[in-house]
Amino acid sequence: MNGQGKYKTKQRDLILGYIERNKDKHLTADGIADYMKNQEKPVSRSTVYRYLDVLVNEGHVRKYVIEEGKCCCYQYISKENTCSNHYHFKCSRCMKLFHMDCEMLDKIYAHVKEEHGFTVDNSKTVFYGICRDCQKELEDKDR
Amino acid sequence: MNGQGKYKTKQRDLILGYIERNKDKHLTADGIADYMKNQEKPVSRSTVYRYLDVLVNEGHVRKYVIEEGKCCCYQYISKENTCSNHYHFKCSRCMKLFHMDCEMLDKIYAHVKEEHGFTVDNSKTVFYGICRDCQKELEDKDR
DNA sequence: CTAAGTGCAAAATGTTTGCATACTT
DNA sequence: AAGTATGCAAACATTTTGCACTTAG
Repeated sequence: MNGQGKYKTKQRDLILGYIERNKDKHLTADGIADYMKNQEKPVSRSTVYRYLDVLVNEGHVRKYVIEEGKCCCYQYISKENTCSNHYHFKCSRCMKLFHMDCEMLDKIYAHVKEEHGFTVDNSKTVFYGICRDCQKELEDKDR
Repeated sequence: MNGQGKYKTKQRDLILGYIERNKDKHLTADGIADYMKNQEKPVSRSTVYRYLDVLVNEGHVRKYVIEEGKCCCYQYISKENTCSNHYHFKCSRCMKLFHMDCEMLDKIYAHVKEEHGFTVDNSKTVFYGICRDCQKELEDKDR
């Protein structure tokens, strides 16, 4: 186990603050660590990893994969930002990430839950595929 | 670029053969490399990585993430095994992987394609969440 | 012969760990 | 004082790379 989040420290404040301020972004551990080393009170890489682990276990931060085979992303979980209202779509070609908001998602959730007994966590789930623009480019190329 | 698959070599035969024979499994680069080193003609780790890259680029092999933050999986793409007929569900608790086969999936595909212009690749997409059994265990615990 | 493929060992990533030191409570 | 958290450097795991050598065509 990696600490229990019992003590309040300057480092943890900085880390949590940064993640909170960027709750709309997909942060990587590495990115956070980079940012932290240029702070008033620099925070070491290991502390960042350890505290992220604590936050994930405590359910304050969500951890998931966006880039195939790449490192994980972290995101602060707030009330407004449960991400339960949208799925992520990642284009395998241009690598752009799309947030998709749509009633269909509720249906997926309900269906999978009722018929298959699986409780989907949409905030962690990423659809891979080809986006509209890339699709078009691919079709144009074929001609 | 990592070669172009122009020459036929013993090593590539071995690698492709192995992936083909295990088209129903989720192979890791590491696993393939391990297996290869005990072959009649051992194949080096770098060759495995390089050839996998070629195969992925040529569209014969699919590459995707199953474990959060863990290494990638590779799978041979054959006619019977397009995996377009099912999605993968990964339980974040017990880490089991489920293959789910269901007409709902076609609806998701069609909807996302028509309404959002995104062509989903279900073979690469993994739903994360909690499976039936774990859900039950969690509920029992709460009492 | 030439382009392509291989193996090795070294480097590059991203993440984890042990341990001595420092901080919170 | 006791229990936690931190920083460092070293260890890991996975993947990539440079380069000399081999092989397929």
